[in-house]
Parts: sequence; structure tokens; C-alpha cells
Amino acid sequence: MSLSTDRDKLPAADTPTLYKQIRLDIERRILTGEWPPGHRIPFEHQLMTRYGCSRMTVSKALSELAQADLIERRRRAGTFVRRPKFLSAVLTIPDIRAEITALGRSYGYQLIRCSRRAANAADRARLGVRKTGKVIAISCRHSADGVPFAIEDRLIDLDAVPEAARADFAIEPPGTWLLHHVPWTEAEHSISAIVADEETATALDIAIGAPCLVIDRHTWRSARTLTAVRLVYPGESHKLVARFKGG
Amino acid sequence: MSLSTDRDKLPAADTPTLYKQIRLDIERRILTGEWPPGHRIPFEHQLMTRYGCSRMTVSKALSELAQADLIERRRRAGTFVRRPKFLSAVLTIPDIRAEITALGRSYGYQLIRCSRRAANAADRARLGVRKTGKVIAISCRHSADGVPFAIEDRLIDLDAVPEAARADFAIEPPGTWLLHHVPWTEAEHSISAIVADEETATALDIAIGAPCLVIDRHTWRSARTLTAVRLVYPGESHKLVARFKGG
DNA sequence: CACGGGAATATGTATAGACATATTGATACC
DNA sequence: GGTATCAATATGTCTATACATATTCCCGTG
Repeated sequence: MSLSTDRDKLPAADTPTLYKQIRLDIERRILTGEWPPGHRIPFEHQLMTRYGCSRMTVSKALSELAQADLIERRRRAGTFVRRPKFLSAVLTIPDIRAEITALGRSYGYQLIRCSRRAANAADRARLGVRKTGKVIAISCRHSADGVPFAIEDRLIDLDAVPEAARADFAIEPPGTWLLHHVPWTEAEHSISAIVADEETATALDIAIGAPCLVIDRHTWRSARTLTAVRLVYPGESHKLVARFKGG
Repeated sequence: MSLSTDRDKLPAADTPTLYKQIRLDIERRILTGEWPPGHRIPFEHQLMTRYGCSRMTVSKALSELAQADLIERRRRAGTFVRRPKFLSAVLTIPDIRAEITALGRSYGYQLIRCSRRAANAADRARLGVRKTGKVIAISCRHSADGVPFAIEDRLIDLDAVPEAARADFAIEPPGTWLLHHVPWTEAEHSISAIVADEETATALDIAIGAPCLVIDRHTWRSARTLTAVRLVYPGESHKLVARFKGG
């Protein structure tokens, strides 16, 4: 193997910064399968002579790849290509208003019910909290170009999100308001399919017995429940795009 | 404001490395809402006096937060807390075998049909490719503790994944084999709900007209189609957990 | 007031060197 | 053979410094 220290082994292209070129070069080898999962990536010292730069520079490239979970670094042992994440493919579930407007369709919103009350037993169970507190319960409907798009049924824990008391959910959908005002750390989703009962069928303007897609989402901030929501979509395809992460 | 340079303003805890403490400290202020979206984070020079370290160290902490999309850095302007990702919440769809075994249930697999043929028009449309080539078409069923869990209908482009010809899909499910052997760069999902027709109802051992959850997944490597798959689950809840990313 | 140009400034990249720390592998001892 | 020990080694963190680069801000000119 040549040990020349010239830099022109890199794709060059429009020459971004050096560490980025290194990162992309290694990323390419991994994604094309040239360096399969488990393969040991050359030591930092070898990479610095290969790319003709300092160790800090290759280290920065490798650190970013490690943060993106493409490689794994172990002291004394070396750096290895990670097994393609065992589980996973990643989906994003957009905010409904943003999703509809991004599609270039007109967004419509109707508040069906909104009440503020002390939490009852069913509310506490749904939020997964023990103590009694105040909640806001909201039912509403989203539409695109005048056609029903989804119905939403939401519970917000007012003890965890006191500022929600000042929001006007007759104007702004609760999901959109929350996304813009309340930071969260964890979310859990449950996706399922149901057939429409009479109330659902009426709200979505579909036939009774027609299939519907349901997303139940529970959102926390540091173990504190913020909100629980159920979204019901007519069963026609609901498309979501996911890309492999990589900075 | 005090300008003391002592380091004990940090949570300390079990004292990981300094840059990590800085990262966690800033992350905490963002997630608790102390520094809301749009807030300007102190300049690097202020942070180095606050934490009593060099600029490279605070820069490393900030770079990781930027890579995780928690903050945005702009030259000359400064560093700002990002608006909570406009859309989004992230879901992971695990490999079915891994999912079932992770739940501690016994995994079962039956190959229903497997054929290798030149692609016909329907195959090309489904894979989204123009040219004719060879494909593998597979139908199979996954079960957990002997109960049908999902049925899978898959098409693999043999031109893009020639090594699939040597795999034995009577033993290993195609999704699992692909995940372990074939690197991919992009995936697109389409989630929808249907009601079971007679064939589906029989395969999943449910009633005709019962709701089913459908996931259509298309996978590419650098714009090259690898495989297209449709998974049909009985409509009872299919649970997926998502965490806020953050390295 | 509009506009162009240049100075100020915050981040971005890169360096060499130093020391820390985890882990491996070999060696010596029982 | 089993086990404790120690040196070798690859990554991990940190510093001080230097220069690059993108923006913003201000100022002077038309």
C-alpha cells in the first residue's frame, strides 16, 4: 500500500472542509458496502498519513460519524463499522397543519369541544398520572381543501403545561400550539387500525365500517406527562417520508 | 452577573468530561424552557470564562448540540436555540423478528411463496424502475407465540441486490436477511388502514372486514431501488417508541 | 435616503503537543 | 492451567494559537 501523503485521493468535488471530505469519504465506503459492518476502520494514525492532516482532524470526522451511529469507537481496540441499526427505519409524523400547508392545500380547522376540568379517573389513566389536577380536553377536526383530513381528541395536563390555559384553541390547533410553545423530551406512539363507528364516520364523512388509521401519542418532558392525543385518519394512504439520518 | 471562573456552577454529578458537562448543562436549559426557542446562547468567549476552559472545548459541546439539531449556529450572528423541530416526532419500525424476540415471545416464520422471475410490468411499477431485470417475489407470514403477527409481501430487485440469490428465504425472513446484509441509504414508508379481505383474514386468522394496519416500505441505496415490501398487521395496537434524539 | 465598501466580530477549521483512560495482550507467578 | 500484573496502544479530552470565512454594522459617498 502506498504511504504517500498527498491529499488528492479524496473525491475533492467542490472541496468542502477537509474533515468533511474525510467524513464523506468514509461514509461512502460504508454505505456502498466497501467497508461492511464489523470492518475495522484504519487507525487514526494511518488516516492522518492517508489524508495528510493532523490527528485532531480525522478525530473530528470520526466523532461525527460515531455521533450519527455509523461507527463505533472503542479505546485500544479501534474503530468499527456498526451493524446497520438492528431495528429501525425512521418515520416522522408532522404537525397536521404544517403537513397540509406543505402539500400546498388549504388548511381548515374546526374546534368541536373544549373543556377545562379537574381530572377524573379516566383522564388520569389516559395521562398515566396519579395525582388529581386540572386538564384541558379538546376535540377538533382538521381538513384539507375542505375535505375532512383527521379528527383529534386530546388531553393536556394543565399542571405540567400551565401556559396552555392562555392559548385560544378555537383559533390555533392544539398540536400546532404545543409544538411551538412547549419543549418535550420523549414521545411514544401507538399506531393501529380501526373501522369507523357512526360518530367517526360522520365526522370524517366516510362510510360506517370503513378502515381508519389511528395514532395515539403520549408526550413527556423529563418523565412528566404533558399531553396525550388520539388522531384518526380516513384509511386511505397516509404518506410519511424517512431518510437515513447522517448529519 | 458574576464573572467568576470557578467550575462548580456545573451539575458536577459524577463529573464526566468537561465538554460533556457543558453540553448537558446547555441541553438542560433548553429542555426545561429556561432558554426558549430563538434565545441567543452566550458567545463562545463568554462560555469559556463561565466554564473556565478553552474555546475549543465549548466549541465541541456546541458542535454536538448543533449536530443534534438542538441549536443553530450562524457566523458573526451567534448561536440560537432552535425552534422545536417544526414537524416531527420520530418513530422506529423494527425488524419483525427482532421486535418479537425483544418482547420475549417466540418467533415463528412460514414462507408461503417464493419465486424468481424476470420483472413484469406490475413489478417494475411497484419497484419504480424502468428497465427489465430479475426479481425475487416473496410472500411469508410472521407469528408470535404461534399467533399470526403479520403477513409480508416483498419484491427484491436482483440487479441491485445480486447476493439475495444465494439467501435461503425458507429459513431466514427476507427483512432480517436484508437488514443484516444490505446497506441502504433511504427508505420511504406509507402507512394506511384497510379492512381484511378473505385471503388476508384467513392468513391472519381474523374476521373478514376486521381492520388491518398496512405499512408499505420502499428502500433505496443512493437512488437505486433495492426492495419494496408490504406488511399487513391485524388492527390491534402496534406499538412503537420514539425518543428525542440527542447523541 | 439609498447604496456600496470596509471594519469588526463570532463562528469554522486546522495545528502540534500533552496527558488521561480503557482495554488488550503478554509475562510472570502460583 | 489459572491468575494477577504490567506495559503497550488506540482512542478521549484539552490547551493555546492561528488563520479562514460569513455576516453584520457602520460610515461615507452619491
